[in-house]
Amino acid sequence: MAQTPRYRFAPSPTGYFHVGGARTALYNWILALQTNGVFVLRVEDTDDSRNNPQWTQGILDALAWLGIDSSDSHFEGPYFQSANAALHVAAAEKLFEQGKAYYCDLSTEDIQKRAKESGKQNERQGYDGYSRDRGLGPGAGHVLRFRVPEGSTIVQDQVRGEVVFDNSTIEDFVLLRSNGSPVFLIANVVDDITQGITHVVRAEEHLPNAPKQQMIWRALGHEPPSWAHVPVLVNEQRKKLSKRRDKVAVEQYRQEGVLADAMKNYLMTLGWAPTGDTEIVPFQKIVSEFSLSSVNHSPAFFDIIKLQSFNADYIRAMSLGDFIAACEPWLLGEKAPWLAEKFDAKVFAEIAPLVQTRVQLLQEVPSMVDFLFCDLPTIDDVSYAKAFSTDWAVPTLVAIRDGFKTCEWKAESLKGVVDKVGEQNSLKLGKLQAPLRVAVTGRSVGPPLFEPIEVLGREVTLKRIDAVLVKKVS
RNA sequence: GCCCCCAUCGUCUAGUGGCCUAGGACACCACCCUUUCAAGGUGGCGGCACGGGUUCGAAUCCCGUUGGGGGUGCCA
Repeated sequence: MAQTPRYRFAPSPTGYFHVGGARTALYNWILALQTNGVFVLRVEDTDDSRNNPQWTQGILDALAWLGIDSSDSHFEGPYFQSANAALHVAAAEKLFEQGKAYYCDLSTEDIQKRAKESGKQNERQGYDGYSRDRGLGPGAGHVLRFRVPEGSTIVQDQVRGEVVFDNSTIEDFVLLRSNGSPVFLIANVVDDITQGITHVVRAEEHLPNAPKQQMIWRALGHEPPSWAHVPVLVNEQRKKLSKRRDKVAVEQYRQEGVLADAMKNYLMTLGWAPTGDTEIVPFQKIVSEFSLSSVNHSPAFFDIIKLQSFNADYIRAMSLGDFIAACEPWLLGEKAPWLAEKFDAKVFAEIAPLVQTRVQLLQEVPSMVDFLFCDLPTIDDVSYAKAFSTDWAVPTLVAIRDGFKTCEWKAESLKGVVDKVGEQNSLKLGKLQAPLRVAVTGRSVGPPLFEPIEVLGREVTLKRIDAVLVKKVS
């Protein structure tokens, strides 16, 4: 009987959780779902200098947002690497006892100096194996290094196939720092072994670590896992997405009103594509179709414009009720640009269908409806200048106002009033409505005009028109 | 420098030797629809990096060149 596949995602909490990490997590998650395996979450929190509990919580929240959390039986963890430090050290010491690792007292400066003096940098890279046979034991200032064997190391990668590394190009890397603490290379492997990980799926930047880690697995007496190194995500400069330079925080996209489903779907089209002629597909289809062997080998550009397009698609596909519910965080509370008591859910519900086809991000919703919940709209200067640049703007607006005073207060009738003024002045509705729109909404673009005007009511509408006419005169 | 990975429209991709005068999506442009803006519809622009092979036949296989990327820490 084949053992249950155990995948893992091992982020380090050193900053906002980023989209590249989200994609790697998604890969592992989908694979676990697909094989009825396990997704192990392990937080690699061993870098005290950069660690922060806040980041850990951010990772947990973001994963949960994407639907990856303990409410699903395939999820296991989170484990914290820092809790296993003793195991890491013990494993390293075992390697020392077996002669598979040795201590060295050279400092980083010493190593650089030796490398420079020898002139050759291709052998054992920076470190030349100086202490291999000096028989040093542990001690102050001593690091433990892995004794890289002769020969070559073949990494079987599910994305890239066979990748061969000549061991002579791999230096005797550090296992234990001079302060006795284990480094990533061994901590990661020991945790994978103790957690029974069978499949390591991670970003390509780890490919050079694979031969080293594979050697550790074997030295520790275990068969290495199945490896898969997926291409990295890059920015427009084709550089690996970086936390400091690029907009990469999953949380930030979430706050702007990107839907989790849209984010998941978009992320999965980077380096891979579902069958059929559309990339926008249900997550279930992705789960059933995804395979590592069909993942592309080259880096993919994280295109925010396309993400937004996906998001707009997902927004339009929502039921009206779901859309209204999804808008809530931007309508109520601090994010809303109006006074809480001014907001009227019923009014919003009426205009919501008109808003739904017009936003790409949920955060754009308030600006489409704010004129309904403010006393007087804030007039956008550019829109105003443009709308009132013609000599007919004021007279026609006055005529419209007069018509509004007495007409039936229904969208069709209101439109009728404006149509009539248009006929009298030989102006098309498209042009004629501009000054009215600016007066009522403050902007030159927005949802269809007459429905909101009906909702606003006669008194408020006339007040706004008058306010703009006064502004024009002054 | 050294090691490794990669190479289809601007971008994300389909394509696994004949179905390819290379398909879709985003972006862009035009037109239609239209109450501005969207949405929707129709159409357009635009690509197999280059050079050698292999083969009856290559975007697909091999080699080289060029170009990108990743790594090269007592970070993870």
